[in-house]
Amino acid sequence: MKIQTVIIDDHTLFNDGLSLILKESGHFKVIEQIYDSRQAYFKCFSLMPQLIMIDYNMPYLNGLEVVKQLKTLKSDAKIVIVSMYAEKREIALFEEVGVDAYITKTTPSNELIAILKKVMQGEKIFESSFNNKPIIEKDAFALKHHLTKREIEILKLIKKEYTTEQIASTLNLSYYTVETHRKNVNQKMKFKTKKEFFDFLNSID
Amino acid sequence: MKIQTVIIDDHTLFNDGLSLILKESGHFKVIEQIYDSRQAYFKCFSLMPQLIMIDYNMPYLNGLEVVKQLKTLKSDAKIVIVSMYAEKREIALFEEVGVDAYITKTTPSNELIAILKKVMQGEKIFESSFNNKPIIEKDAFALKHHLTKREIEILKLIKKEYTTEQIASTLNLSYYTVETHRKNVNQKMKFKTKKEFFDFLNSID
DNA sequence: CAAAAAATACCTGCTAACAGGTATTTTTTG
DNA sequence: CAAAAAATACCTGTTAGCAGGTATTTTTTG
Repeated sequence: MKIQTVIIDDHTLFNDGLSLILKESGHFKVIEQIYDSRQAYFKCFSLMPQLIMIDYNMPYLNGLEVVKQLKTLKSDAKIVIVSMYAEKREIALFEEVGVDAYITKTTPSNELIAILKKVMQGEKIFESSFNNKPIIEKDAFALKHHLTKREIEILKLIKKEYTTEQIASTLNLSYYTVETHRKNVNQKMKFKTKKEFFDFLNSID
Repeated sequence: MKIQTVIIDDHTLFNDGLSLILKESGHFKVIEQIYDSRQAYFKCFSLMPQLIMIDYNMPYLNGLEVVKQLKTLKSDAKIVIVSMYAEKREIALFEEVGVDAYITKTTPSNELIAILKKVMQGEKIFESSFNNKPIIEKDAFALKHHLTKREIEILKLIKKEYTTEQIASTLNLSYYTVETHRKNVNQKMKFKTKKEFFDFLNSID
């Protein structure tokens, strides 16, 4: 009667710890711990679990890519994303691809179990009343993992009201290079308005 | 031995009230209460007070203009601005023209006396540890006294990320008209950076 | 080491914003 | 009512930002 669960997380310690938490609750049986995202698809294909818990930040394939693969399985397994961060845009992305819940790694274990139970009953859980970390517009720290060092360096100068030209001369770069970095950031972040951009700038350092 | 003081404020009640406060303290003698800013210059010219307290918001001449006039007097009178608001940019303007202190009308009277005593000893007081109202980047309400209704209306739309073109069609105005309003706002506010402008936008409604 | 990621650089074209003007009409107000 | 303030409108020229590309070099990393 226990829920057949698979955990996909490259952080071995966390994966193991989560496994124990689920086991101890008495409601879940972890039938497989996957540490390499590239193995997720075929292992789930053969095991056909009822619940799949996926870390967001992983090498090779990130959580989103794994989800997209798993969604082709045509199983009715519930999928729960476990992320370090609660970043609104990110959550929206996962909602779009049909994930059942999105929780942060700061969630207490007893709450986690409660959430998972609800998920197994068909509930979708994205909004945080349960999450320690409030869901925010932009999690600057989270984004440091999406943006490169150079990009952040340039953003900090933009925050200081430097023009592209001034940034270029400050960092001894070509004007074009700085523009490219700015462009790349905009593509990654998909800022819809200048306000979003400025709010984001304010959130970094 | 009492400090010869002049109060310049069109709000009669406040002017009188302030006068009493100063009198009651025992350290100040209010030798003249001026209710019309246009009389400030010549009255101070003849009376040569040691301390001049000036309201910021007045008809005919605002506090800044009065100060500029008085500064040509070549007296060493201390000048204290009493304002309804604590708006950083405004304070900076007064600092520039050599005012000795800038306080808000929410300052308790005992604190006011303490401040005035310090001022008479040569201290300059602009930062608020004493002010109830914290000094803020932009006091939207304060600025509504500088900006017109139309200008504020347009600013609110700018805040909503409307382009000049969109504002024009929303308000049934010419593109040029909206640009003129924007230009006038910029001239009045003298925003040095976009950040300043956005911070200001955030402070309105 | 080989592939991926990051950083570098250049080019074109478009557009919103802005600063500099001028100028008329409408509304407010002393 | 007359003057001041506010609102309207038009014109020109500049520029920063940005979106669309392409492409090479350097660094990181599995």
